[in-house]
Amino acid sequence: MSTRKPLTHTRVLDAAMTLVDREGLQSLSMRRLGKELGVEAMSLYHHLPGKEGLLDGLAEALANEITSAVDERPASCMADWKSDLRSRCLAARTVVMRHPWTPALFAARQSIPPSMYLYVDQVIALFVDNGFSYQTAHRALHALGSLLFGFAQELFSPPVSGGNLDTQKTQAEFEEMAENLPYLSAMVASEMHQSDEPAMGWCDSQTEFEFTLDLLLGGLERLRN
Amino acid sequence: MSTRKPLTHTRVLDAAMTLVDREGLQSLSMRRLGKELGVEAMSLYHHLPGKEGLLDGLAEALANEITSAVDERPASCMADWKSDLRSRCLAARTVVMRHPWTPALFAARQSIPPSMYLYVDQVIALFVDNGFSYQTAHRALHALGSLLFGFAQELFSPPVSGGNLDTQKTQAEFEEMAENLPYLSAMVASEMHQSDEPAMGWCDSQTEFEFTLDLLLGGLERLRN
DNA sequence: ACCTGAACACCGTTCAAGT
DNA sequence: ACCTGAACACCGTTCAAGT
Repeated sequence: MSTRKPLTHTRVLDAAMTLVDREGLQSLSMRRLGKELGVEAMSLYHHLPGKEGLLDGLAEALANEITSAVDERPASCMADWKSDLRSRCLAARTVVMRHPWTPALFAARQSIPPSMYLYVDQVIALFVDNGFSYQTAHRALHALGSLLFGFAQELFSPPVSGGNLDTQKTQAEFEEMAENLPYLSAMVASEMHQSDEPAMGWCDSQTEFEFTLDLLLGGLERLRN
Repeated sequence: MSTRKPLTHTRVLDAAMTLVDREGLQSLSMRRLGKELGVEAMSLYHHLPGKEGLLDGLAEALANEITSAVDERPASCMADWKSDLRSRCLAARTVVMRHPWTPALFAARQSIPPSMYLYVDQVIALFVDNGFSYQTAHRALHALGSLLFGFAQELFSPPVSGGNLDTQKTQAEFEEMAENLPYLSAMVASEMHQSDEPAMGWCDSQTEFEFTLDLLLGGLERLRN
């Protein structure tokens, strides 16, 4: 039906990206992706070295998107090392939020895509040129990397609030929980109360993220010599 | 051959745990686990509600191991809120290190096992009873959870050092890298130099972990009122 | 009550064959 | 050079059948 543009490495990866964005990482299979491109699964092997290579390509595409976002920051973000680093992390974060499958992908892969090395180098430079030791730079890199790629958005999803979608809690169960977990219940109540927009959920993960980021950056600042 | 002890929920989960510890999370399949127990895959469905339930069970088993480790700390660890919290995190960390598939599992699941709620409640109590607001407690919980379950041990695995196991770098490639990524190279060199035991790798992830942990705890301390 | 065999609809990957 | 069909060894899960 559609005129067949020939497959390419990037065309395959683009299709994989949109498929995963739409239906999640575990819907990504060679056969499914082939179908998406109007082609047999086996054709993909002419452009990618198998499933593992597909995932590597996905990680690299993500890395490229992140580095673009970092490059597109206005120069005003780079007044000093701290705001530079902060805006770098926030830029990377927006990309990760567009692709919520990022942590799962990086948990499976064990190393970072090579296209990221240049930016790692830049961040180390930022530290070292501003009075940090290489050791501190190294540790800071881990701390920030952990925050960026490991941040579990909804890990503590409401056990006491609405409950998960599938299990509607009865009033009795609700009260029993409030009794057994008084502090947790109080915390949820407190957070729900002071949020203007309760519909969007009680967890504003962007705020959480910036809180942790600033905690780390503030702590690092105190380690300069 | 072996006398058939009847299957139980916990016997199945124990077998799953040892299988995953031995061969990794992606070697865990119903059929494979059945074989491990000398039973057909379909028998497992009498004790577990399918694969998803198996993963839930695994997460719960892990949570139980963590809570035991936390409970077994000596009382001396709980002198003040900070060392109490610190030792809680370190205890949890040792369990996570025993089971390196933890981040991958939690990246797939979206919520925490219910057996953890009690300990979440305890941690919130620790914060609130020591002058923190519920809001800060909430954010701190996210920060520490992210560190514990998302910490990517070897995310920045040696691109400049030995190189990965499969791709032995030539001397020329090595030097080109050092030229393009000067800070990264210098950092690796600096870290390798000052480590007594280069065989164990240049990344001491335990030290990295404690560094980030103390950064967070130090930052939190400054937020008390 | 517990386990099984056959079956269904899926995987990733190889390989000889087509154009 | 690029794509395909058939085949192999795997998945999770259902369901009727065994004991």
